[in-house]
Amino acid sequence: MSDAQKGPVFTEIVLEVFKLGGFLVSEGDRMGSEYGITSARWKILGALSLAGEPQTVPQIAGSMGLTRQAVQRLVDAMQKDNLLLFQDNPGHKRAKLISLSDLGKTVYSKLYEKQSGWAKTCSAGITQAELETTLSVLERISGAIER
Amino acid sequence: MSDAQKGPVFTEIVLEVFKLGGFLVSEGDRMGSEYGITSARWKILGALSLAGEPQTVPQIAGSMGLTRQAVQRLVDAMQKDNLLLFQDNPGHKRAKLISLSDLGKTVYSKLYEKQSGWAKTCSAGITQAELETTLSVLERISGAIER
DNA sequence: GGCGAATTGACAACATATTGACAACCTCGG
DNA sequence: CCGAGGTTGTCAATATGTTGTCAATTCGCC
Repeated sequence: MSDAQKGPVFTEIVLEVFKLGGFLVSEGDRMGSEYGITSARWKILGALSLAGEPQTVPQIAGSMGLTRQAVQRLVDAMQKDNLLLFQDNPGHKRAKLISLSDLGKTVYSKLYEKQSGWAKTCSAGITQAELETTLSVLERISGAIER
Repeated sequence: MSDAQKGPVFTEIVLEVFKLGGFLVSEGDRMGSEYGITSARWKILGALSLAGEPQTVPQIAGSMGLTRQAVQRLVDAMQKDNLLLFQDNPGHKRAKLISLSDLGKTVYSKLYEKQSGWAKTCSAGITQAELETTLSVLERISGAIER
């Protein structure tokens, strides 16, 4: 199999990632609208939930592939909406630790249930193996770029 | 294989698509900066090149998964920068036909060469079959959302 | 031919994300 | 202990994309 054939497929994947990203943002906004949540805010809730412990803004940014400035703005707005809690960081005067408030936890778990049903619908007709290959390939491409 | 296991993998794919999308935009901006081109403008050049014939704004938007308003803004700016040509549409007084100018064609072909080498590096260690599976899965997910 | 529905361009308001710059803070080596 | 360099929060400018609205145009059906 010649490497020359991989270029065009790779280009198509890039275009499809852009397209699908747009669709997913729209879909996430739609699902979250019931709780006053946008896709971007959902990402923050998810990052905090996955981490399992309070995180700083740069930590969240790193795990999500965003800049710290982008995360900071979201986090500030979400604290005002009582979705997040800021705690003083004993080891660092400026870098506050951020965690989910009770409201944030409640909203996230309700979104998680809603998203599970949607995920099942979207992945109908796609095998587990295909999904795992896709995830692996996307991760390897991300890793190769590694900005 | 239970469907219940597909949900978590699907969620990870969604997060990875967001992350990779951000990386690809950055990388595209970086590669295009030499020619004064951003990722968004590259997408427009690519859509016109792939179509092979002049397109209207809504046609470009449909093929790229963007809204016509987003495409309109880019196209207007790119015409001012002499990357695109507007032609009167014989069949429609308002919807002008848009095509690549000579400058647009030159820039796109240079970007294509640059991107080819980059694609080869990024896809090192990934088989053709894996890439094709990934593209197929992403397309099926896009199709399932089909906003 | 004509009328209602859909398409299209234009404009506005907003959310998201980037880069750049600066000052405050922290860490670590000398 | 202290200063250089990296980290963090903040602010600003810009780019990209969304939704919503309006008027002009086109299309399809009668």
